[in-house]
Amino acid sequence: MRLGTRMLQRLPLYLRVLRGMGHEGVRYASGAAIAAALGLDPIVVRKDLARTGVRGTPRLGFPIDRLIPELERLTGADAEMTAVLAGVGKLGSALLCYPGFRRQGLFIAAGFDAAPERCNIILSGTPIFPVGTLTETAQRLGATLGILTVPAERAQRVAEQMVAGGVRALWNFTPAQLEVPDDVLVQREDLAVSLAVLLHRIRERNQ
Amino acid sequence: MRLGTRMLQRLPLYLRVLRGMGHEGVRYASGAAIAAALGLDPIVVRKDLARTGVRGTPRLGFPIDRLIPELERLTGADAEMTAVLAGVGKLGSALLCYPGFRRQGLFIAAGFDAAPERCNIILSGTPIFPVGTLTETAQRLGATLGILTVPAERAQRVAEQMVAGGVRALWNFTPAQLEVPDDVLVQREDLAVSLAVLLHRIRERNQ
DNA sequence: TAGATTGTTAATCGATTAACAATC
DNA sequence: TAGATTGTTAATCGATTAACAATC
Repeated sequence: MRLGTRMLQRLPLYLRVLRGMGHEGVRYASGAAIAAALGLDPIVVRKDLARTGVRGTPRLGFPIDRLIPELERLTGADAEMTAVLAGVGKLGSALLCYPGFRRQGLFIAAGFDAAPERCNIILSGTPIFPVGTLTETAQRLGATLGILTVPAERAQRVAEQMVAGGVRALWNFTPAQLEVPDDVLVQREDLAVSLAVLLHRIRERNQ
Repeated sequence: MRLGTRMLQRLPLYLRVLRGMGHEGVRYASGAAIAAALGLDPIVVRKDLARTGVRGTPRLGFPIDRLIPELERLTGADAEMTAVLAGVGKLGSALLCYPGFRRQGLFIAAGFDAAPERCNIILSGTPIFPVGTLTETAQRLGATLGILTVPAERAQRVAEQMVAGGVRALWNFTPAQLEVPDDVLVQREDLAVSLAVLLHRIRERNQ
């Protein structure tokens, strides 16, 4: 199904709220209740939930136990994706140690670093190897996603090693502009971008 | 000026490219050249640049030395904003040590942590204090932005301490849903959201 | 029955894309 | 002059908001 980006960004939020409600023993959630929990417009929520294909019942809401698996399917959390991560600095190790990714279907099978003292250790269950072995190891592990948390000037080279190792998508946390084959998907995760939006919004409000 | 979110997200990218060109001694940049460097549509770039108010000259392009300060103004990089950061774990210290924020006008004046062994040290030039002193210190420093990199279950309480200390906007890196006064701006920075979009896009391409 | 909530269709809004005249 | 590029207006597209009928 072809989902819009904006809707897609809301789905993990719904999942989080619904899981919370599920743990409290609630069986049905109304669009209005979910919207209130997230500070969203109820109409948006209702429309998004309608698009999942799960039918709600008037006066009751949507069945949580059918909504959760469907949202997991739409966000890709139902199938595991194997990733490798390059650059085990502060940000890289923060990502490696974040337990939430696993629940979303992301399995980081290995980390890589250029510094020998950071290699051949195990960080939060993930083995760290020298970056020279990246291509070979990514291939052996069958990684389809590469996570880039290296310094910007190393990003292009590491991206190429990842692509050579069979990676089909890159999650780029560096500010570098990557040149990769057209069929390799690149998603930028740029804090400078978020910060610019935030700063502008603050200024805007202040007058 | 009222700028759309999408345009606002592109401005820091233009800035980066233009600064690079400037260092190489280039004086004028055409919309097409910037677009090529970023993999964007030239029409989008031209229109965005037109909205900055800087006039380009046909056949030549836009004057870089006038575009850069204007983009800095629009992204808020021309004035300094003082911030405090709570939660000096892996992600928190990654943010504290990231030198790029300073160039964007963000000054993180202090960090806070609940663990005594992480307090009363200086990390990359920023002093770290016990979280108990947050409200008082934020007020003393005149912080207007609070950055949350604490565990999700602590987020609400820390947010309240920040708001009590005069913070007017929160940059929330936790998955917690914050309850704050209406006039406090909250920007979510949720990796689960980005990951869901990425995973969906990968699946979508694979069939 | 009354009322809350879903489901659906239409209207509005904002962003992107297209087309083309103006200009150096 | 010719051609590349800007600047502007119109068309398209997608997302949000509004309105209201259907349903439990």
